Amino acid sequence: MSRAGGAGAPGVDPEQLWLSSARPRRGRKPAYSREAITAAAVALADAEGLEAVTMRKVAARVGAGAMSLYSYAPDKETLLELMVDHVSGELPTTNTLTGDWRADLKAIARLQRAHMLRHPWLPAALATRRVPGPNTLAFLEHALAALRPTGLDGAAKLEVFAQLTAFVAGHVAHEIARTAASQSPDRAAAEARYLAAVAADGRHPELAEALAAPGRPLTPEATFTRFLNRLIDGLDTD
Amino acid sequence: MSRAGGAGAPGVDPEQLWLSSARPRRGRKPAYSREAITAAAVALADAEGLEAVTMRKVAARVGAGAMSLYSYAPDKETLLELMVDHVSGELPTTNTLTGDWRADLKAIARLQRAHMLRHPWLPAALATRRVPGPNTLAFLEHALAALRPTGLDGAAKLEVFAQLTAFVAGHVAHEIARTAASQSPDRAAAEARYLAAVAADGRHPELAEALAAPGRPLTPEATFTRFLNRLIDGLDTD
DNA sequence: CTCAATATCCGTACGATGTACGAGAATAGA
DNA sequence: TCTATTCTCGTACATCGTACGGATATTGAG
Repeated sequence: MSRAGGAGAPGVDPEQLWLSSARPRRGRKPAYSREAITAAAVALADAEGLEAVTMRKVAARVGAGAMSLYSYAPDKETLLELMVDHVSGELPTTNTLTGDWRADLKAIARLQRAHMLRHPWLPAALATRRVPGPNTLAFLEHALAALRPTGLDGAAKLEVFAQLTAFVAGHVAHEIARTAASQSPDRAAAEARYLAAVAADGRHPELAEALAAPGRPLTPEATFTRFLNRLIDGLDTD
Repeated sequence: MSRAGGAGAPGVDPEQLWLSSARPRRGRKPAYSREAITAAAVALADAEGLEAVTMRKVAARVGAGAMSLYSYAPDKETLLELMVDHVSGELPTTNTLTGDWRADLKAIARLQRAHMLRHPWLPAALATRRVPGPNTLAFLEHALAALRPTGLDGAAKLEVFAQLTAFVAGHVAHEIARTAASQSPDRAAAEARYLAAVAADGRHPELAEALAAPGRPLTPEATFTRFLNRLIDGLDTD
């Protein structure tokens, strides 16, 4: 809990952060909790986006002074780690495996996508590497269990999961950006005019053709499914 | 060039940004150039990371006052767009297609990976949606040409390219994070001890096994190749 | 009970950031 | 020369993360 004993230069010692639990027996009792502060930060990010998560605003949400947060997390970066692990607690970790590892893996990816759409700040927060917290590790354990029938070795299983998560995050990030863009009609119209102008300049024949063709709408859901299936069906077990 | 005529609320009008070229015939001559400022920002990001790119530092690099930058880009967000498009100019756009679209697509992805490793801030900068500038569009045109033999319709070709780029960005982001983590021995050791402790708690048997198994080292290069091949070989042309 | 030790709470303050504002300087047509 | 236009950039402000340290609460020691 205390600020004393901070770790080295970059980031925070994961052992200090995730494995220390004993309440100090001396000193004032905490008025808040890491849980409550993290939840407030998550609620703020859900409602107003990641850039709205400032120490002052989070503190205001829990009714604390800004500097009080530093008794619960050594810095803002760490608060972000706490947030990521906090929402990872929403993911299921048991009793959902069928034994068909491809189907299980696809289900896991779908859950991750839904999860990230529910917390649109997650892809951005995952972009910088983080030390997995307990909830993240529980989910990882679940994913590794799903991969057990593949017979892949440990490192390969971890790789598959990392790549799958990166793929989902990348997809959802694009999906969110595209949705946001189309919600601003002026922006969307301006961009369409711009692209039309480029396509008309004669030096982008392929682009012109691609934009001109009608084609079916291509929902994000369908695109996600298609690429996910490609990725997973292509996985070998040797 | 002028600040006058700023666009709507979010982002910048792409037509204003990319399609206006005529120098105003009245008024003081510009002492710098958008090119030079963008190049300075890129150099700064390459050398010290994206978070080192501040208006003041970029301005200092070109020998200008901080506020002078606002004659060349309406805000910092736009400067980031300029940076992304600037480095996209390094990508080849002609005479590299063999007609074997799978091979061409793999080559394009490899170029993107090398490009992003050369500019490690790129994956993060691409995470938020941007309007493609001329260099980006030239590269897109190249990728669409590579996809021509597939016979896919326009929207599908654009989707494939977007997904491929997202995949590469996700992979490289992880690759960079992993490299950075292993460059700080204290951090790496602390994380290893933490994971070992978790694996030893009995509630993470799959993780324990995955960490215990030796397995070959798995270079990022090899992992990238493997997943890239899966993704592209799985693409259908119908 | 008293008191020292310890931990939390948080007001104040500092440096850094993005950028609004506007005064001054430079340029080109009238 | 005058005036309209454009670029330059010092100053200023709101906001950010967070260092510092005094006030406050809690507990074990004497």
